[in-house]
Amino acid sequence: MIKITFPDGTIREYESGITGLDIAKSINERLANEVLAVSIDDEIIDATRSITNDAKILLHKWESEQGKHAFWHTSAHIMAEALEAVFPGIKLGIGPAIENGFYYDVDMPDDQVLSDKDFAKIENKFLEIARGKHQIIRKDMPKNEALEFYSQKGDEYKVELINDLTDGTITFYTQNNFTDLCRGPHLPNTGFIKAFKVMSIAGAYWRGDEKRKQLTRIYGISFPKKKLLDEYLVMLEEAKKRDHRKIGKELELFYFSERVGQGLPLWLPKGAMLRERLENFLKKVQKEYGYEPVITPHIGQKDLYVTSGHYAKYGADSFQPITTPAEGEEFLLKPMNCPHHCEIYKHKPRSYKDLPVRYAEFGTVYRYEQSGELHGLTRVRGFTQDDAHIFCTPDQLKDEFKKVIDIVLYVFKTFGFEGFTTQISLRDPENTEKYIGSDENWNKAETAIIEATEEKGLKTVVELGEAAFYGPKLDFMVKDALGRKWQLGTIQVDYNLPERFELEYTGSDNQKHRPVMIHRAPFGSMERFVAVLIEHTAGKFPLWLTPNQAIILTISEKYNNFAKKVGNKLNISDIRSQIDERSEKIGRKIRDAELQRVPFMIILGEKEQETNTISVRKQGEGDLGTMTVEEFIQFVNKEVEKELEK
RNA sequence: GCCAAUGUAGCUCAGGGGUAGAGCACUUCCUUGGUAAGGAAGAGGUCAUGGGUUCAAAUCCCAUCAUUGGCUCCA
Repeated sequence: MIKITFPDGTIREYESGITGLDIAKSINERLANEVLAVSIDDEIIDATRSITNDAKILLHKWESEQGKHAFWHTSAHIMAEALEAVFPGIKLGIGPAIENGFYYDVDMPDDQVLSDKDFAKIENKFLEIARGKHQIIRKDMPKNEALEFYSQKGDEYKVELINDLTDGTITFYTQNNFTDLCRGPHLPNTGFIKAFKVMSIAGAYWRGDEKRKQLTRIYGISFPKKKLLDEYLVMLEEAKKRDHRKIGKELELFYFSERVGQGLPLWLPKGAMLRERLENFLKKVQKEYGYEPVITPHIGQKDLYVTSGHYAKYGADSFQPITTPAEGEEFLLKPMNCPHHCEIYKHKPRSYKDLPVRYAEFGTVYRYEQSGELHGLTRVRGFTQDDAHIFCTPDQLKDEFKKVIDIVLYVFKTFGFEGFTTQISLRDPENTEKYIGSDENWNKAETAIIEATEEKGLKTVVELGEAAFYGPKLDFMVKDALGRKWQLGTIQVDYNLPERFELEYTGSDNQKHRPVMIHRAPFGSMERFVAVLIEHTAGKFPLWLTPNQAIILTISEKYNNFAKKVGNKLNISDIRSQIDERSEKIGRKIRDAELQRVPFMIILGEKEQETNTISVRKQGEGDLGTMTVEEFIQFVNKEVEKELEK
């Protein structure tokens, strides 16, 4: 007999060799039908595997991450079987579960191409296999037998995978007519899967290596109930409604013109107003924190970037130099503001008493992004960073870093970004030649970041090998409506540019010293920040930020003059408003204003004119009743104040 | 850059080898109304661009450009 400990602490005794599934059955039959996998002493295994020792058990159902993982992993195998059936001769790569579903990378036979027209065939075959309720059987095989199996099958990708495995025995899982190399765990049988859909196809390089063959990646998702699939699809539709590209169009915020060029956003008046307000917001915060504005040109001599090291690192993959017609001098569109700011630092001798120096600029930079990577406002070729560079002594580094964290956190709080994650990017210790600068400086910088985040109580994920080539960094990431992660705020320590630009200050010892630099951008870029903000708010911007805070809707044209008077009063009090003077019915005007997401609608008719009041309606909520213009102005000002509270 | 799909009016989209369609938006006129679409008429497109096949191409084929979803990349 063995002792099994349940999560609630109860202990039960079972025969040795019992399976997780049987244990579930011993509790009740229904539970047994829902158990997808089990954890035994924190190791996740098939529910059908025998347990022979005393252990802690955790039963994974659909509701748990691990349960979903097993569910989707098994689904990937079934999809592979379906693909083999629909496309004989197909070769399989890998097929893991992912955050939302799973994918399988395959090499299509001969010159066959997989397209969305094949989705239905794959789905039907998949469901046929699933409905067969085939047992899923685990089997160990010695490495040489495994190699033999796949060599015979002609699947060179699997052969390569097995060759890279260090274990002597390889595990396989079989269901119906399909066997796949896999560590597991898997569901007891295929019948758990009731709904399946192929989501999309994409090219994917074998093992993520650009130089190797591109396989076809098929993304799919599956569920234990048809209803869950329907709900998932509805959710995707809802997410699409928040897409910043769609809302940007609807609200006339920005636009891309083919003639201007891809990845080069044009800000329309309303978008420009919004952006201007964002900039002013940050300028005000930065002023409090002792930043000084600077302005630098959009191009600089190529030599500037040779000095900074950017040219050697990125020159070939960037917009190429522009040259002067007579002398042939080469200039680069600036991909970063920092070299310019370094030159500003250098324009006069510095004393330790001057530090820290904090130069801020909304600097527009241009980077050649690969065409396939461009995406709305989140990934563009010309964008404006809310950039600043802090030059300080090594002793000041940690404090300065912490102050920057404060700014980023204030910004995020103001915009209601709660679901952000923070990542510390450090060097890849195995591959140090990718980075410029000495080991000693890198270690100092990495320590400063880690300590500053700890002291600020940030929960961070540390990623090795994700650092910029010039220094480690702390990034703040936010997810967009479709679940894609984007980096917004960034704080980067740099010991290298001061070295390359020979930046100096005179210390109290009257000796020359090298300052440390911090690059930072709380928004990241205006473009990306606005994009994420649109998706976060679904276009319903905070009152202080939104292009029009109020729109005045007249019941009929007779009240247009009264409307102008009200509009003037709002204008004098810096409340941004517009008048809808069209000869439309009030219902229509309200509808249009609602769709434009104008926070307040002011309705003016006979009643209001006679009593010199206004009727206020709130977007998304409805009628707030009557008040005087003065009351409304006060109300709006109070709301704005609340929003900007620290 | 690579793989796949898409490109028809300002927007959303239907159609499809034989003279280009809808709804919304726009213009004009009627209507002057009370909290999410009042009515009528009109105007608007070399069907992304360039080649090819064909008596005939928006439609079929090829290339290019752009967009979308991924991959790789991301100072």
